[in-house]
Amino acid sequence: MATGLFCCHEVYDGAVTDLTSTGAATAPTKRGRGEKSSATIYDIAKLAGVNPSTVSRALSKPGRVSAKTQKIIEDAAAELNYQVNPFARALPTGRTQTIGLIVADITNPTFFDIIRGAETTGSARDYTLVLAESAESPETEVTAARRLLSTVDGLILASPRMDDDQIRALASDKPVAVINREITGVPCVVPDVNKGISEAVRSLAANGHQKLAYVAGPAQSWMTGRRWEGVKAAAEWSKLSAVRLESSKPTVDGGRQVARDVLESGATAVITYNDLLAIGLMQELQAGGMRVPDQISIVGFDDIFGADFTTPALTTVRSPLGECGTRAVTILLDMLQGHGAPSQAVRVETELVVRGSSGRLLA
Amino acid sequence: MATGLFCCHEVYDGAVTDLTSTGAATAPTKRGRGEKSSATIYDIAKLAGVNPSTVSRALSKPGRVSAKTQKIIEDAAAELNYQVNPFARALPTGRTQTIGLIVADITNPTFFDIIRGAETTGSARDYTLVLAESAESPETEVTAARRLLSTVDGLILASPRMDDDQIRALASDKPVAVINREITGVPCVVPDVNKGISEAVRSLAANGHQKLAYVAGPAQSWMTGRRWEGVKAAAEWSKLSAVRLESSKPTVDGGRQVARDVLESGATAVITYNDLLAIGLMQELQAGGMRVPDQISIVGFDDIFGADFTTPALTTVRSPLGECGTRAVTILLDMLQGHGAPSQAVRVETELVVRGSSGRLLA
DNA sequence: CAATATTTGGCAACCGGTTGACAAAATGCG
DNA sequence: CGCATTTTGTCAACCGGTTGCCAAATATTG
Repeated sequence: MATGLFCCHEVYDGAVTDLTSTGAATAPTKRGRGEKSSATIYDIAKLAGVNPSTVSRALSKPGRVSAKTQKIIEDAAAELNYQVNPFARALPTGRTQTIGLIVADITNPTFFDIIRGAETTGSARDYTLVLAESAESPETEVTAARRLLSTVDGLILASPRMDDDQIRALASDKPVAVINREITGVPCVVPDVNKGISEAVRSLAANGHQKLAYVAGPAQSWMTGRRWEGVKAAAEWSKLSAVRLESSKPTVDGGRQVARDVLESGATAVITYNDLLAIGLMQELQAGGMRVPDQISIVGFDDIFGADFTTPALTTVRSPLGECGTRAVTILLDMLQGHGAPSQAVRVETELVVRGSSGRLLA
Repeated sequence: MATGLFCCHEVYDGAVTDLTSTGAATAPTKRGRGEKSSATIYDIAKLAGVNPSTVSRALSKPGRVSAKTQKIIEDAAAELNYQVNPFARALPTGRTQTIGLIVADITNPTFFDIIRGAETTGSARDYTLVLAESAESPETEVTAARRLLSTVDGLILASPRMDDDQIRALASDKPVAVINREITGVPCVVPDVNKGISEAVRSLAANGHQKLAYVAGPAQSWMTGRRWEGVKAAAEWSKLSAVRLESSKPTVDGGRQVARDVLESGATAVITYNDLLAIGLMQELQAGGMRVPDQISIVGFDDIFGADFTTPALTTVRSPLGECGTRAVTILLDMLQGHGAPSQAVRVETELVVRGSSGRLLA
C-alpha cells in the first residue's frame, strides 16, 4: 500500500527525467499497482518546450496563447495521448463536469426516460451523470443529496420526497433543478397535466361515462395532488362526478389492492396516479371478470415502458419525461455558465395516448 | 518541471503559516466564486491543536493515532461538520470511491435490475455508481470505458459489445468485472443458462411440442450464442427439432418482425433471446389471429419488468440480474482490497418462470 | 524610430488531502 | 535507572491541474 504510493512519486520523477534524456515516449509504464498510464501537462510542457501553465492555458483557455504555440502543444498532447486528470482539475476549480440525479426508485420505469434524457443531454455536453436513489425515503434522499452535492456541479431531483425548505437549502449551495414538482425559488420542470387530463376526461365523457374515480399516489408526492386537482376541475367542467380513492403504494400491487374500492365506488372510469397502478388495477378487475373497456375504462399516467404490453393496451396521459430530463440538465448547465435560472417553472405538455383500455361504456 | 513540483511545496508552506498566524476559524468564507462552505482538515487541525497530517491519519488510518487524539479530532470534525473533499483525496491516492457501470442501453429493462443491484451493493459499501451507456455500439462502448476508467476505481461491463482483447486491455489497467459474458482472464458473472433452458425445453416437450424455434439476438452478444447452444442441446436431449432464426434487433419491434419467419418455420414453440423479442412476437402473432399458448407457445428470457403485463403473461427463463450486479460489485471491491479475482467465472442460476404464454399444444 | 499598447508566456501560489521519513515521547526491559 | 523499543505526531514532498501577476516579446502608434 504505502509502497504503491511511493512508487508513483518516484515513477513520476523518473518518467520526467526519462523524457528529457530519451526521446521516445513510453506511455504505459509499470507501477506498483496503480498503473496510471496517463501523461500530465508537465510531460507535454517538456515535449513542447514550454511552461506547464502555458499548456494548461492552451488546453482550456481558447485564444489565450498564440496559434503557433497552441498547435505545438496540441500536437504534443496528441502524441502523448494526453487526458486531463479530472480530479486535479476539480481540486482548484471546484468544477467536476458531473451532474447528479436523484430518483426515488431506480427500478420504477417512470424514471427511466428521465434518466435517459438527462444522460444523453449531459454527455452531449461532456457532463457525466451520477445517479443515486432514495428508496422512496425522504431521509435517505436528503443524505444522498448532501453527499452527492459535494461532488457534482449541479443536482437534479426527480419527484423529490423531501420538503420544500430542504430543497431550497440544497439549492442555495449549488445549482439544483427539480422535476415533477413546483417549488418557488427553485428552477423546476413540471409537466402541465391539465391538457392531458382534460383530453382524458373529455374523451371519457364523450364515451358515456358519468362517474369517475381517481386513484391517488403517495401522500409525499406533490404530483398526486396536482393530478387530482386537474381531474376534479376537468370532471366539473364535463359535468362528471369525481371521487378520489387512496392507494397503498404506487405499484402494480397497489393497483390490485385498490380494485375493490374502485368497484365499490361505482365509477365506470378510472384515472390513476400512474401507469403501474393502472396496470395492477386492470389485472385485478379482469381477473374478477370485468371487461375492459366495455364495463370500465382505465386511464393511466406517464406512459411508461410496458404500458402497451397489456391487453388491452393501456390508455394513458403521457408526460414527456425524457424531455423533462433534458430540460433539467439544460437549465443546470445554463446556470453553471452564469445564466440565471428561469424565473418561472418550465412547463412541458402532456397528452392523452388513447389505446385500448378506455372507450365506450357498454354496460 | 522540477520547479513546477517545487512550487507546490512552497505554497503549501504558505498556507500552513497562514493558519498558524491567524487564530479564528471562520468556517464559511467567501471565495472567488465557488462558495464552498466545507471545512478542511486544516480547520480541524487548528481546532484540535494538532498537525493536519495527524487529522488525516485519525480520519483514515484507524489505529494510527492514539485513542485520545483520535477523539479530540473526531469531535472537532463533527463540530465543523467536516466532509472529506473526494477530489483532494483522489488526487494523490488515485482512489475515488466510485465504480463505473457500462450498459448497452439504459432504457433496456434487462439492465434495470443489474443497475439496481450494483447501486445498492455499492452504496452499502460507500461506493458511488457511475453509469454510462454505449448505445449498443462497440466503438462508443470502448470510448466510454476509457473515459470512465480514468475516474473510477473499478469498472463493470454488462453485456459488453466490444471484443475480448479490448476488455482484457481495460482489465490490465484497473479491476474490471464482466456480466453476461465469459472471457478468460477477466472476472465474469454469468447466468448458467442450462438449467433454465432445460426446464423450459422439457416443459415444452411434455406439452406435446415437437418443433422448436430459437429467435437469436444481436450477433455481438455473447449470450445469444450461449443460449442457442443450450437450446440445441436440450432439444436434442428431449428429442425435439430446433431451428435458429435471426432477429433484426433485440426489441419489441424486432420481435414483431420475426413473427413471419416463425410462422414459416412451422415451429409450435419458440424460445427467444430476450423478453422484448418474445413480447413483440406474441403481439404480432396474436394480431394475426394465433392463439397463445393453444397454437403456439412462447418462452422469453430474463424476466424483465413488464413480462407479466401481457395477456397471457409471459413464460420466461429468469436470470437473477440483480444478483449479477451485486456479485460484480462484490468482486470488484474484493479486488480493490487486494483479494485476487475469482479464477473461475461466477455462475448464477437461471430458472423457468411458467406463466401463461406456454402450455399444451391444442392444434 | 522611439514610445506606448497589446499579446504572450513564465513564475509561483494555490486547491485539500496522503504518506514516507524522522524525531519526540512513551513504554518495556534488564 | 539507563538503554532499547515502540508508539505517536510533525515535517515536507508530493498528486496534477488553474490562475493572478508580471515581464518579455510583439504590435501599434505618433
